[in-house]
Amino acid sequence: MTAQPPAASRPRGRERARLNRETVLAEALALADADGLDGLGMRPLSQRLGVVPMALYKHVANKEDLLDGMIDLVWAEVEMPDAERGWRTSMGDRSRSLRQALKRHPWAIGLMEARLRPGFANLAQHNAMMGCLRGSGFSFRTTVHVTSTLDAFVYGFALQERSLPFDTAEQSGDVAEQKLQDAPPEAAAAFPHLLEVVRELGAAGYDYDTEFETGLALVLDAVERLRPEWRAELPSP
Amino acid sequence: MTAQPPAASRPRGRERARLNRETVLAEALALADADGLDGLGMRPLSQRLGVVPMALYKHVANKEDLLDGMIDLVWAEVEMPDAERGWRTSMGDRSRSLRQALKRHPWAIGLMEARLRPGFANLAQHNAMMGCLRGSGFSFRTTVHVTSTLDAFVYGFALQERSLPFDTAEQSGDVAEQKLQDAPPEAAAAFPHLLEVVRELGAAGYDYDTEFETGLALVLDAVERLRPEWRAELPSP
DNA sequence: GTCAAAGGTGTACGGCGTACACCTGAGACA
DNA sequence: TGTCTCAGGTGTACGCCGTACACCTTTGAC
Repeated sequence: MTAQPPAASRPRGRERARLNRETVLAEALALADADGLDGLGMRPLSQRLGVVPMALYKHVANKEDLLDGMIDLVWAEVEMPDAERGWRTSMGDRSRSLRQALKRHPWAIGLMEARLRPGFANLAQHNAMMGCLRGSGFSFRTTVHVTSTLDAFVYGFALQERSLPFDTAEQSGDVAEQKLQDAPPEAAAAFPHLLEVVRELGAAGYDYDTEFETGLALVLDAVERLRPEWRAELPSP
Repeated sequence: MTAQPPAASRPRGRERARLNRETVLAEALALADADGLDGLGMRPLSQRLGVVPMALYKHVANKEDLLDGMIDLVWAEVEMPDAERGWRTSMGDRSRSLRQALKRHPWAIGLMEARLRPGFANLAQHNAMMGCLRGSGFSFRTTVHVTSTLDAFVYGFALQERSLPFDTAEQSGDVAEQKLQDAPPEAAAAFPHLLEVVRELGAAGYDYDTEFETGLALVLDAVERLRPEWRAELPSP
């Protein structure tokens, strides 16, 4: 066998382990997390890996393929639903898990559902979702309704969460105050209700976590309540 | 007054009306609708307007500013809620209207909420939203819950709708069949529940409109049911 | 020891957003 | 009517981007 050089096991200097798809994808994920989708370029990525840009193309077909792989890594982070634990807790936990993943990787939000070639983790995740609901007695049609509505809520929430420029309830107050000062005075007069909300949010703070739980409970409650009706395969109203 | 040349009133050849911000934004919207966000470049846009690329920068500060303006045009297409018509129909119609706008301009979905400088139509829209709910007796806190959840649903639904590669129920069948044939045979065995859904959707067809209405009714029902509770400003569960 | 295949390199091309200096023509005012 | 000003349009150029293509190097099987 070839002797391993005793020096660095980590890639550095003249010695560097051969690249493979996994390390390229992992590094790309880290880069996107750090610098956003705009910062994710073949050149910066290759530099992080200590390699020339074109070397990446030995491991990914093109940038689209790179994104496909990255998205499937994100899917792999999402907890799989499991009918054994009951559809409600299972779906709730999966939704929370999906939101957390989208929070860790905000650049992924628009892309999770948009892949032309869904990866393995993506397929596995959706398969488990269908299995959980079908296994819990939901009709085929109902299963589609529920996944559609629940996912819509989580995606949409993550989208809003990404947009607002604060992370904690305390920060939200500062941001609101700043916005109020930035806004031209005529805007305040023109949009009184908006002004009220910004004021109140600034005072009371805005907590994404409880906001998410509230909405999630709302949707799950509604599903629970409508379940027997949907079991009977009623046509939608 | 200066005599207008009798020839073309439309810009062409050597004669061309002076550009202004509105026409630039409108043409950019049309270009994005036609070719997507990727097709929206300063060079292609300028060519459509019969002008050199740099000319655009006399009317928009940069591409970000261009996008800001385009997004506000989309907001302007969204029907404003109005407390007079009752919160439920008003919110329902606004949600439908928002979905339609996002369907006309799929490129806008990730951007509507992400603007650092919200435009006038955007502010007006949200102001009307708050006004409608507050005016219908919802507490401040509840108003935030409802807008957050409802918007999340609409954005998320639009996102899913954009992703799936068919528009009509009939097409959905063909697409499903195609997907089944493309998929490697081991995938079918590994994901039985997913397979079932694709099969059933292929057979029964999938209609976005009724799917949207179902989810929307679900959320609105839940809001209606919880309204008295939320009026009392209960803390979230 | 030989050799094919896989992995990494270097160069180059067309497209992007846009900074900067320049030219032009329309409208204001004498 | 002649002049001036300055908003609007132009041309050139720079540094990014993704990636095609030809080339070299290393690896592992035989």
